[in-house]
Amino acid sequence: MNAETEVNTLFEQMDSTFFKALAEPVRIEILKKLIMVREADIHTIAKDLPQDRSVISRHLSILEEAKVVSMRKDGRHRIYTIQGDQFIERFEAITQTIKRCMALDCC
Amino acid sequence: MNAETEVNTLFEQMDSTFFKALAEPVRIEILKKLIMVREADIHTIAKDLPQDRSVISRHLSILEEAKVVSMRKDGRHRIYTIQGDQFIERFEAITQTIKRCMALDCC
DNA sequence: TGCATATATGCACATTAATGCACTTATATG
DNA sequence: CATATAAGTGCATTAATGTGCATATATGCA
Repeated sequence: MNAETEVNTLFEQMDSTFFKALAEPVRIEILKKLIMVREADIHTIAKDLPQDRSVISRHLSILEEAKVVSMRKDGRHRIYTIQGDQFIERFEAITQTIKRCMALDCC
Repeated sequence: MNAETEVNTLFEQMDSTFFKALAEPVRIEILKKLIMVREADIHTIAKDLPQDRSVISRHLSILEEAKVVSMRKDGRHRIYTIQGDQFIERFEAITQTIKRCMALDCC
């Protein structure tokens, strides 16, 4: 793989959707909570946060869009879970690609 | 280390300054460029980007603030470099903490 | 000193994003 | 069916951020 291709791979992995999802304090709070309780519905997640439930609902959609969390329906509840493995894999993949890019002799 | 402490560690590592710096398409473009050329002054970085030089200058300040790049003065130039090692270490540290958090038995 | 180059900064403007409220939709249960 | 609960949606407001231009500052060089 040449330097250009390698860097483009990194670029795809580092699309801002993923980082944008993680760049919001409230969304980090939500993640923190989900890491501790494994899974929860919106009502539960929003309970200890100052924001309105609708706001939390939208934040969760953004996190889902970014594939950081996943959701399953359970009756009238939406149960959210951290996409632990994928989340970790994503970080590892980015780390590996940066490493390769930094090791390239492209100039 | 208990679950709460562990999660708080993750929370500190995942402070939004770092992710915010990476959550901007133009800043990712700048990083991509810096990864390829190792180091460059603002003029060079801005040359192929549509934004005004002043805009690029500000983006670089944000990246520097987030410790993603570092800067040294060379005459009237400001030479920016990717903080490669620190950048990688940061990703690795976050990966490790997420792993530990996911492995916790906290509920 | 005078002038060119490199970058920073103040400012106004446009865009994007977060927020809360009211309301709707969906589902469960009496 | 009526009612309660869970969550999504439209909308207006506000805050944050990106942007470019004009201008200021800093440095190098003739």
